[in-house]
Amino acid sequence: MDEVRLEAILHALSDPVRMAIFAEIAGGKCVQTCSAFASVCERLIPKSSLSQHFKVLREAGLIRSERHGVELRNTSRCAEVEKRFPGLIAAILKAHARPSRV
Amino acid sequence: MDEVRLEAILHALSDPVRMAIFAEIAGGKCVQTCSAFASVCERLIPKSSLSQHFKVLREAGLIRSERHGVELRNTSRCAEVEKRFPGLIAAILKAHARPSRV
DNA sequence: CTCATAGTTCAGGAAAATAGAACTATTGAA
DNA sequence: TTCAATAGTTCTATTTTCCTGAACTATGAG
Repeated sequence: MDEVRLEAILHALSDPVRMAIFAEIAGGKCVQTCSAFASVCERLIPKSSLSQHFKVLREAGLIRSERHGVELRNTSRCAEVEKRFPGLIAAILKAHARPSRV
Repeated sequence: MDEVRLEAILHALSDPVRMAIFAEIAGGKCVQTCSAFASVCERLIPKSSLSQHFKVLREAGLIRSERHGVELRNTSRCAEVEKRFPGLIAAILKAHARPSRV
C-alpha cells in the first residue's frame, strides 16, 4: 500500500467504466464480481475488457480480489487508501455521485 | 463550468507533468506561463507537448489562460471547481503534496 | 474425466500521446 | 512598414496505450 501512487488512482478513476465499477464496490453493492458487472452492463463491455479494468483498479490499490470457489469477490480498499491519502476517495466518490448537469 | 466533468479532471491530473503544472499554478507560484514552466523543466519537455498539457488542463476546466502581451498567464479555477465538486481539488492537491514514499 | 462457469492472457487493430517542424500572434526596434 | 524576437499553437508522423475476440487457465459439479 506504500507503493500506491496518486497518479495511478487518478488514472484508474478517470475512466467512466472503472469509476462506475469502483463506485459500486465502494458503495457495498452486491455487484462485486466481474461477471456480475458484465450482466449489469448487458454485455456491452466484453469480459476481457472488464478483466483489464479490474486489473487497473487492483494495481492502483483501489480494490482487492479474492477467489471464492469459481468466482472472484472484489472489495474496496478505501480504508487503506484513506490512511495514505486522507479525504481523497471520499471527495472523488462524492463528486461522482453528484448529478452531472441540468 | 457546468460542463466540467469529473472524468476530465481526473484524467488531466493523472499525468505527472500536468499535475505538477497545476499544483504550481494552484499554489500561486510565479511559474504561470508555458515558457516559465519549460525553463523549470530545463527543456526536458518540448514546448509543443507543454502546449498540449496546458490545453488538457484548460479543457478540464482547471485553469484559465489569458493573454498579456506576448505571453499567456495561467490562473487556476479552483474556486469554480470547488463550487461544483466541493473538496475535490483540495483533496487531490493535499495527496499530491504528501511525500510519496517512506 | 468432462462440462460449465469465471476470469486471464495474447495478439492485432484502433485510439491517444509525444514531439519535431512549420505556422500564427504580439511586441519592440530600425 | 518591415524585420526580428518571444510565446504558443497546429500539423503530422511515430510511439505508446487501449480495446477486444480468441485461446487459455482455474475451480467446482456431475
